[in-house]
This record gives sequence, C-alpha cells and structure tokens, in this order.
Amino acid sequence: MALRHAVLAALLDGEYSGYQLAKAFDIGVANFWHAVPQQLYAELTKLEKEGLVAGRQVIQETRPNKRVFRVTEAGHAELERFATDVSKPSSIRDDLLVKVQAADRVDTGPVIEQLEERASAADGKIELLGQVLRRLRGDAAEEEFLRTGDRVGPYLTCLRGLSFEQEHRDWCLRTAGILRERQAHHAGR
Amino acid sequence: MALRHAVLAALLDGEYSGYQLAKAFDIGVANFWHAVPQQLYAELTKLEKEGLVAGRQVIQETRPNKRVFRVTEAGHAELERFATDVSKPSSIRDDLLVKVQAADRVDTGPVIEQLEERASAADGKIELLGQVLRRLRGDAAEEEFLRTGDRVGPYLTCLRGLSFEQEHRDWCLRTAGILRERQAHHAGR
DNA sequence: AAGGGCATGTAATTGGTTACATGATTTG
DNA sequence: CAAATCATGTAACCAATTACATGCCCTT
Repeated sequence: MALRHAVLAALLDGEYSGYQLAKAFDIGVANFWHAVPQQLYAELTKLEKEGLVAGRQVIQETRPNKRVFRVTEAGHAELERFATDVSKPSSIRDDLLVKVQAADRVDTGPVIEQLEERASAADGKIELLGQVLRRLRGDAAEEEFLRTGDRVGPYLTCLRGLSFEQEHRDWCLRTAGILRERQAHHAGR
Repeated sequence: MALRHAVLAALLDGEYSGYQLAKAFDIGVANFWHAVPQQLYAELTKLEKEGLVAGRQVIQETRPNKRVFRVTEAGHAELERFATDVSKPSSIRDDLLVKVQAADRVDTGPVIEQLEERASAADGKIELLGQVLRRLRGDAAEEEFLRTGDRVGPYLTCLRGLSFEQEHRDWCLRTAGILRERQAHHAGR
C-alpha cells in the first residue's frame, strides 16, 4: 500500500486540498504513481483518521470552501520508516505494448496509428515536464540546483519522468516506422 | 482488464502451461505487464471457460502432468478487436521514486543504498534482455530482422524493455551520486 | 444558457496481492 | 538430505477502476 506514501510525499511541498492534490499528481507524482481523484479523497480521509495528516478548513468567498492537509509528525515518521523498507521492483503496464507484442498476428493499421498518437502525447508531456523543471530550479543552472537547491526530490523524479517520456516517444516512432515498412512490403507480395 | 490480452499475446508464441507462462511473463511480458503465477492460472481458467484459449493435457513421466494452452479462433478475434480499442496511458509505479520524492525530508542513507541495488538489478536485466534479443533474431542483424523477420512483436517490446532498464540504471546511479554529494556537504556544515 | 473549473464524495465492481496448501522429482 | 524446480491451485484481503451524484461560480 504505497499510495498513502505517495500522498505523504506529495504533501511535503505544502498544504493541498484533495482537488489540488489531484492536479499535483497529474503533473508530478504521476511520473511514478498514478491515482484518480476518488482515490485521493479516500486516502486523505484514512490518513487523517490515522493522524498522519491534519486537515483544516479554508473558507473561500468566490469558490467552494475546501479542506487542506499537511503532514503531521507521525506522518513524517511514517515516511521515514517507509524509506527504509525494501522497495518492490518497479512495474509498468501499458496496453499499447500488449498490442505491439501481438502486432505481427493482428491488423497493424490501428496499432501504428496509436503509436503515433502516443508519440505526440509524449511530446506534450515532455514540454510540460520541461516547464516544471524550469520552475522548480528557478534561476539556477541544473547542476548548481542539484548540488545546493532545496527540495531536489521532486526535481529528481521529474527528471526520471522526462527521460521516460523521451524514450517512450522515440520507441513509438521507431516502432511505428518499422511496422509501416513491413506493411508496405507485405502489400507488395 | 488487459491481463487477458497480455496472456493471449504471450500464447501467440506457442503452447504454454500456466507454469511456463509464468516464466515467459518474467522475462518478456513483464516489460509491460507484470503478473504473478496465481493470476495467470486464474486467467487461463477464465479464458478457457470463455473459449478464447483451449487447453490440452500433456502426460509426463518424469515430471508432474500439465495442461498446455493455445489461442483459439475466438481468442484471435478478441485480440484483433482489442488492438483497435483506444489504449489507456501507460502507467508506472515505483516505490523507490516515492522515496526519492521525499528524499530531502527523510534520511537519505537507505534511499541511496536502494538506488544502487536497483542499478545493479537493472544491469542484470539488461544483460538478460540482450540475450533474449539475440535469441529472437537468430543470425540476422537487427535491422535485417526488423525488416523481414517473423514475430517482430516480442522483439519490439523487448527493445522497449531494454531501453527502459538502461535509463532506469543511469538515473539510479546519477541520483545516488547527487544524494551522496549533498549528504557529504551537509555533514561538513 | 451552456460549458468548464472548483470542490467532494458514495457505491458497486473488478483486479491484484499475500498467505497458504500440496506433492512429486531433480540437482548439488 | 536439503534446496530448487515443476506443477497447480484456494481463500482472504486490499487496492483500483468506473459509474454515479451534487452544487456553486465564472466565462463565453
């Protein structure tokens, strides 16, 4: 059960409501842990019951009121303990790769299309992550920031996300190209 | 529910028992879909009930008997249909990245250790995948094989797995190095 | 007036993980 | 003779997904 720890780690950046946390997950944490809003609301409720986070009401005039959460002492302790646990091997799951695995036994047309869509989705994500990284490091150069900046954790995980997306895009384009070429060949028989 | 499709795609390579399928998953399919043996046994039972795979008993003398499965016509049709579905975005989950996200707020010692362990685990996987790729392409050069080989599906997904592991190893080592340097700095204060 | 963003959930279902169980045979 | 490999599951629990639900405010 590491969603709780992903939530705790995300809340280290400051106070968030469930809604804001969902946004933060989408851009940053989703690089290594995906969750939909419903999960986050449920998890925050559980964490509060267990005293690992504390919520407080924020009254807003122009928008609905919200509850924002911060990590408690007990929450920090739990993260500290979690950091010493052995990690499970990282796992990927990707529908599209299942389709590529079967690519030479099914109609490749739709698979090629999806590979190209994925590639451009990855391009979007690459640009977004670039912006996030620039925002995180401020004016400092990357090396400088990594040596002396505070809060390098999110920066390091974003770097991982970035390289993942870049590799993913390259692989998608290459694979689409290969399948397209093979398609042309077969048509010529 | 794409485990079923991952199973169908894996069974395109030939007949497998549950046990053999579990092995095949560990080396190949795990690059994009992880599953433990219990899941596979359960899924094969379901798929057989639905007529997407067909099992047959193989009597062995020196080893326990086993049931091996092949994809039926209906199974192929289901894969064909699946290939045209829109794909969900690929998702990663990784405990260790959760820890890195929190790295500047918890004791980094154990995190650094785990990053280095991961890096050497990735090294092992990289070597293994290299062997798998060589075996799949036989005597042909890679380019040649990708143009004209049959069964390029598994080859392409292994290439993705390989580049994932390489990036993962590099990132782990770089991150461990950065955290170590910061640790030394802080100690010197 | 419609659509999108803010804000928070409940309920039902499906999928995944963990622990347990069994028993033969082969290899070191 | 102990450990690993082959071979197949059941049961209990935990996590994730999907569908549904509500309501306000702001922009177009």
